[in-house]
Amino acid sequence: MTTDIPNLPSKYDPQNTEGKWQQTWLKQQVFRANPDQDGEPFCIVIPPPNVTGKLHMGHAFNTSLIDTIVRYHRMKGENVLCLPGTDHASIAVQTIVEKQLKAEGKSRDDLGREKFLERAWAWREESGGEIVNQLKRLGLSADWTRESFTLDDNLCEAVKKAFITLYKEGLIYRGNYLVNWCPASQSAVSDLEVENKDTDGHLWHFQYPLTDGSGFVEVATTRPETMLGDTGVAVNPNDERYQHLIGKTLTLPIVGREIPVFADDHVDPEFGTGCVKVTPAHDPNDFEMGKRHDLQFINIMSRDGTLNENAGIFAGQDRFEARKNLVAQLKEDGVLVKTEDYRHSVPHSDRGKVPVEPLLSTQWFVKIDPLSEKTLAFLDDHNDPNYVPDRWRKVYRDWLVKLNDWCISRQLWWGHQIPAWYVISETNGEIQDHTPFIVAHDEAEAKEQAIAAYGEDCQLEQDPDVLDTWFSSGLWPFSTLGWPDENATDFQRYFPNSVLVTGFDIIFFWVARMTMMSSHFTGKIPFKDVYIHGLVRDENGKKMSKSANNGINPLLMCDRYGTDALRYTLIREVAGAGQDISLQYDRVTDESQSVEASRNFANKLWNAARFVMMNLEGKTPQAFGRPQTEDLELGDRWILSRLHQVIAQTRSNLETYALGESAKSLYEFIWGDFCDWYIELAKPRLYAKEEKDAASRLVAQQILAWVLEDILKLLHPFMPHITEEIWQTLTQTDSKTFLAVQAYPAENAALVDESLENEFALLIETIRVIRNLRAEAGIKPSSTVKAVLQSETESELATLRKGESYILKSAKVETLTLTNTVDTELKQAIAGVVGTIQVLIPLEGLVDVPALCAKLEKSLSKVEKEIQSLGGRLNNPGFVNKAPAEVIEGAKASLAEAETQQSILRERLQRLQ
RNA sequence: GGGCGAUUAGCUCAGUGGUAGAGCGCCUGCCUUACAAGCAGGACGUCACUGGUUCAAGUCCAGUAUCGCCCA
Repeated sequence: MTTDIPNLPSKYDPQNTEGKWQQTWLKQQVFRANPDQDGEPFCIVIPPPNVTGKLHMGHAFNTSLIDTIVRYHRMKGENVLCLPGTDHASIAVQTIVEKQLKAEGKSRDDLGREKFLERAWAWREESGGEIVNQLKRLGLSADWTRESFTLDDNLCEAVKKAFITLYKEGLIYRGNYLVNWCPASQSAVSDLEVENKDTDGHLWHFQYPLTDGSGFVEVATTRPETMLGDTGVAVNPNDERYQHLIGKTLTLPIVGREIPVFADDHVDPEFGTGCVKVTPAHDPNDFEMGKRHDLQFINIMSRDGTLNENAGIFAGQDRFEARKNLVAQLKEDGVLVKTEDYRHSVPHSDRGKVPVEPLLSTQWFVKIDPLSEKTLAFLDDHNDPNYVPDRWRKVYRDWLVKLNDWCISRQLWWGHQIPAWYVISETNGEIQDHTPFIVAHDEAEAKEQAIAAYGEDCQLEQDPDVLDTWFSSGLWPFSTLGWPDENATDFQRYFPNSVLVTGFDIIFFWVARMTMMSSHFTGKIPFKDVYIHGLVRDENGKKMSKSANNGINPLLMCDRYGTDALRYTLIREVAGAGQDISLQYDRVTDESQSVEASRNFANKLWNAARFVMMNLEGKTPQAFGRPQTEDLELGDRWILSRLHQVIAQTRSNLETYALGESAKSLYEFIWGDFCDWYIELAKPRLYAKEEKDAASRLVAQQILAWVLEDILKLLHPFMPHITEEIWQTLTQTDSKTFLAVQAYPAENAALVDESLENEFALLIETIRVIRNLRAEAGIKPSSTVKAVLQSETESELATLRKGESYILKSAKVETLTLTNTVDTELKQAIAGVVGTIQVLIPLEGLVDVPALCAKLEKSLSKVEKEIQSLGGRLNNPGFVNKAPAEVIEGAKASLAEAETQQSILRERLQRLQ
């Protein structure tokens, strides 16, 4: 393999690499979890994407974070399970299939439930795998043998078990309540699936006459059509204007119904006229009032959003058409007082995008308080789960505290059909609100119980509705591990999960429901940590959404720049965890500067590796072995010190989910330290041909191989494909083992040497000053110069002596003079200063004196400003008395250095005049 | 109306009390045998505003403004 190294292309090609390793990892089952193996369990279940979905940037972001965490823990030697899967998405799939049917001129009722479900499954088989393949395309190192789907048999069992248990415990009930009705999907939806939107509407005022003929009451409403269902008018008990009306009755216009005026604290006397029409069957507040005051509940609406027979002449009209017609009628009848423009909040269905209708209907509910209380206790008593960043804890808590019961039935077919059977023989063969029912595991069990209670001849029919998709998602962290079989191997080994990684937008939908379900059924919170990340915003900082059509296709980015580049970009940007990230993007060219920068980083690594491998004489890092400590020169010790600092930083950042930080520090180390400095300094040692240089060359080879291999390991969780590709070539394993399962580098504190790093930093600064002087004097990069470095500080001179060869090489210096005395003869020289070192480059007759003076003046004024500021601080008794000793010492040292620089610069300027 | 977050270089963002940083973009010079997807050098900041705490504030506190998100 190594013989090919000189022929490796000079540009890294992700297309030839990524698919290859994805397939190999999969084929070799590198990521298959083995519960029998040793190691601390580490388990993540991925947030199951909607099976109808296509990969969007949010998935790519979430997946990148998860996979980086998972790969890190795997390399740490933990027993890792990353469990993937998809969610059946009741409403979304149902909508798609119904759309298909509509195109064929059919409806779901034409087909019948069984045929409809066949269609739905067929559709799922056909397109359901797409998103899974896309997750694989991102390099997700999941155990695909454990891939789950919320409609898998074992997960259906879990749902049934959960439902039946909750029912038996009295925590699931069936009842006639006001629900959010979505006329578009013709189903109830939960509170969470309702979005309040500010909408321009009107406030209509009209008069209801007192039945005794003594006058009128004026009411105001934004939904006039509901007056057809009014069964009362309420006023505030303290509202003096209306005391005389309480107890009287009104005659409802158009309808003619006699309705009472009553007092209720709930009424806001400031709103409208202070008289509120009450429609208990069509408004949540009115519903409560209706119960308090024993009003009639009159439903005026059908499930499709048209008015029903209770609406008299408006029966059969759509709700919005009826509104217009009704207002016209009221106007004609002379009871319409006025119409005001009015902006107000209107609840809309998330999915159907139409205003929801509060509708009285019989549905299944989960009694939430017993569940949320248990979950709150975990949070308050044990900070369980632990939120990262912590501020989401409060969001989660506030939500749990004010929850209403959860409406879980949906008038749909695709999903988990409710395991309840109605004894329809008791109610004329129909399911009615009061039809008795039996909750059971299956029809046979239901039948058995029914016969016992209602006799041989009873007839059963299963509830046609399905459960809210989030009911099954709520079980995901444990149903996928084998629950309700609590002895299942995976459940025993991997539950609770280690961490949940998800976006803040589904804390309520998903996280809270999982913690409630899990604390109830398993007695545990299903994950130790919850790592919450932000959203990916578009190039203008706007939320990406289908409706805004501003999505950026992650696969396009993968194709163009490589998956590793996309992953790295997303992770690097996440530094302030929990914050949204914006992705730079050009919609005309489909180019992204930020992903391109990561692509360039990958290419830099590729070429650094290529360089190293070209110089290893075909040997592997293992074959080279590690050098003896006493053979290391300054640069070697420096890069090892830097390496081990970075190892420590990376590990600690990954442990605390500071993924962006870790990505950035690796970038700086690889590009800034290893490529820009170590490789450059190693070149003369590698190219030296003489026998006496052989030892130094060997050490350079050993260090290059060692550091490169550690770099590959460190970077693997972030950029898995390119690192695996290089590592396989470097170590010549012929794919018998994988970088993905090598041990993550561990810090060796003995190799870290801060003072050595400081010395090296001084050398780097010196080289930079010389380069800067050369560039400003217009000296050709190819020509060499003479340089004089003068310092009265012995430690600086010692460092310069140690680094002499580096200065010669990196600054293109042919002769270097190190001295502690100023050469008074040397007038024609360009000059600079670093530390207390005077840097001089003699240039007979070539010095642009005015330009150099200007430059030195500028440096001088900067130094003098610094002296002033430091001097001010040190003369301030407050500072000297109160600041910590090391800060004072630091300031003194800086002042001394600045003063030396000042005298050097002044002297130099004097000489030039 | 309640809550949360953001405001630092032209852009995207780091920076948990001790003299302001990175990448991209920009300017100058280089095809130096790993890399032009590169190398070297350079310019660019009243850290949104007003107060306060402190010897010391981009950083802590209070308020203001603008933008964004969540909940009602």
